[in-house]
Amino acid sequence: MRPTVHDIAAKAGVSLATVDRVLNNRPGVRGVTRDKVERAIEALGYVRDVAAANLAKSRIYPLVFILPEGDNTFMRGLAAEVEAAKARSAVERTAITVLSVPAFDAPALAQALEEARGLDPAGVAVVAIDATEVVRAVDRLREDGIAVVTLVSDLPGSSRDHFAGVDNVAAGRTAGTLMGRFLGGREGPVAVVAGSMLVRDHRDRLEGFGAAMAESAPGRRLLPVVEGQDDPGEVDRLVSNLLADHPDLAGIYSLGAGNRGLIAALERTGRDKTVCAIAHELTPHSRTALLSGTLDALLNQDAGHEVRSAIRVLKARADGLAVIGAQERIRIEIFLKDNLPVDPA
Amino acid sequence: MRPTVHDIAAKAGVSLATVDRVLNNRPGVRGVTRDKVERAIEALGYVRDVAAANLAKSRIYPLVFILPEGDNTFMRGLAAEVEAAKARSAVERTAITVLSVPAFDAPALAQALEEARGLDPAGVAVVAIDATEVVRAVDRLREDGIAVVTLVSDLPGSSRDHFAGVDNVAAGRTAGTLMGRFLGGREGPVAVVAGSMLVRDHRDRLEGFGAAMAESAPGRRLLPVVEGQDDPGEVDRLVSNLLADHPDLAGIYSLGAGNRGLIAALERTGRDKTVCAIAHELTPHSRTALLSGTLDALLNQDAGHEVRSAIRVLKARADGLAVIGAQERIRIEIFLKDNLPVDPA
DNA sequence: CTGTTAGCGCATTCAA
DNA sequence: TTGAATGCGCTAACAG
Repeated sequence: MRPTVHDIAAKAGVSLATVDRVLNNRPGVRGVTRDKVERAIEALGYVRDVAAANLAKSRIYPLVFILPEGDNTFMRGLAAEVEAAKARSAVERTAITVLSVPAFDAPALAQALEEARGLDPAGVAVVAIDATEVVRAVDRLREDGIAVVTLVSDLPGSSRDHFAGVDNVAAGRTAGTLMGRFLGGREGPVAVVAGSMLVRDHRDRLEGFGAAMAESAPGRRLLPVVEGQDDPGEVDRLVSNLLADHPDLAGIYSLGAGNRGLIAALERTGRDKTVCAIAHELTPHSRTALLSGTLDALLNQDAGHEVRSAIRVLKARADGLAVIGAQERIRIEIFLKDNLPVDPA
Repeated sequence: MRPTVHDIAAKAGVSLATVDRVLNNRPGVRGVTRDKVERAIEALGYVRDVAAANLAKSRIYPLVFILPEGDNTFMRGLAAEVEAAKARSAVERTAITVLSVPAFDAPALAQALEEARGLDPAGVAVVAIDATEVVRAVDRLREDGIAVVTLVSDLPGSSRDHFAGVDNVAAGRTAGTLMGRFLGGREGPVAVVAGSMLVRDHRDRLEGFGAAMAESAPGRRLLPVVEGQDDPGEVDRLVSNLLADHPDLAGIYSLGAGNRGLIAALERTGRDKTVCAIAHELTPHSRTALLSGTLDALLNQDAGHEVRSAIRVLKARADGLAVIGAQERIRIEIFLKDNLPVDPA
């Protein structure tokens, strides 16, 4: 059996309460006593039973998630994952509040962060927009001792505790290398469709894509990036224009959301088999398009993993505990038609 | 607060012990009483606090892992993950025993399964070999009420509870599609190096690869598969011969382990940049080779995830609980030089 | 068949 | 500054 607080108390010749004080370094223990206890802890190789501790504390963690509104499937999937986490609240001892804000609207986001602060939660997870007012709002939360994790899109200039998302420069590079190799010697320019250059993840992906294309396909012409606001209708319109303007278009990299529009435009114009299309996020639509060949590859971040990771990190930070970095690293997944997970995700 | 056993007892007008009997459907409760309690459970929406239950039970799960010996890095990594799980034993309430057996040796494996049975564990995780004597040994464990999970390589004909590994037909298909697209119009045959056709995972990968190549690159010549026993030295020898015999070799798919040999042969002969090489499993060697360009793509299964999943399933099965399918699904990861995880894995 | 009671490992009053 | 006692939600002897 592993040692318990009783063993420590016995070995150190003190009471349970004193052991507890040392363990949770609470005040009111003499230096010598503390030393005695710490030696006993060391000698016995004690590790606290977190489950029992939580049981005794019956602690719950009030958490706030701030998510963008909008019509795109990825964000809806993310929201669904937060709902799923809410359903696990009893088990995970969390109490989750969700705040919705208009997409790509920095003032609204800053205001939502203030609202979250008013709720006095243990932690806040937020899909960030890269703006100074948002940075300030996040920093204020931190000053109040509230843990903050950015979700999907990061906010590097802020004092956020952690980023639960993928390395988007690397994601863009991956897309670039795939595009370069899939096109091979084929002629023609490549287009890039983004959601908005306001969010960090889109800027990072663009940067990575450009760099990798330059390496794996030097001389290939990249068209100026267009921004579709992650809105399917807008993306459809933009892609249709691109296809009309460039009859020799060889490839499209869609680095944001709203892929329903991309897919619709490609299929409507009959260019779905000739243009190499690489997009982000596995949704029912993109899955179908990958299977039919309209999309050639899909990069994905596991929204469920991101939400679960954000919760783990927030809880740990709220308790002042360290997190295991490796477990919280979100992978960039690559899907071809052959390695799609079987469940409709 | 969520309802507890006390609430149920009060509502149903019975004692704690009776509630517990119903909850864990133990015998010795009259039908009417049982009904009363069940109605109360239903009405209150009770969900058991697993942590508290485990604390009260102070149950531990004796588990046995049976792993193949051998010089390849993947299996050593798997063993390391099992060791890591062992280090978490106190927290996860497990007691893990590891049994090593010679690789690709069915009789030895069957014997190890018998040995495991003698240890009377709650569950056994085994890297399977597809042979009737192994099937029989697994079935015997199951008859004794011991949970069995196959790890990495499956045993479809047996009564194992679960397979903790990837869909290897899909993995092979993925490799085939990548190979076809990376080669494009380039001439020349493609070689396949396996470990042994005795294990299911290698047979499955070969099948998938052949099918996908036929689709994405019809007419491309596939050389007869060679078997390197997952041994770096043997693989080196075989690949060197292939390279010598086929000056026009366009690609190599290494579907087993022992990639150090593959990499060495390619680099020694200076064919590393001209031959498109796709292999399995991320190791320090394969990572370096991917970054240098000797390997063009890497398929991977997360050994850590597989081990953790096997343990979760084994524990759940030992308790007669259901598992959440989605969480236990092991993904086929694709790595290019651009999306490698940063930690040396 | 049912109920009482005493823990599991830890945190937290309240006294001393 | 320290200790004794009680309870978190659940299980398991042991009585009745």
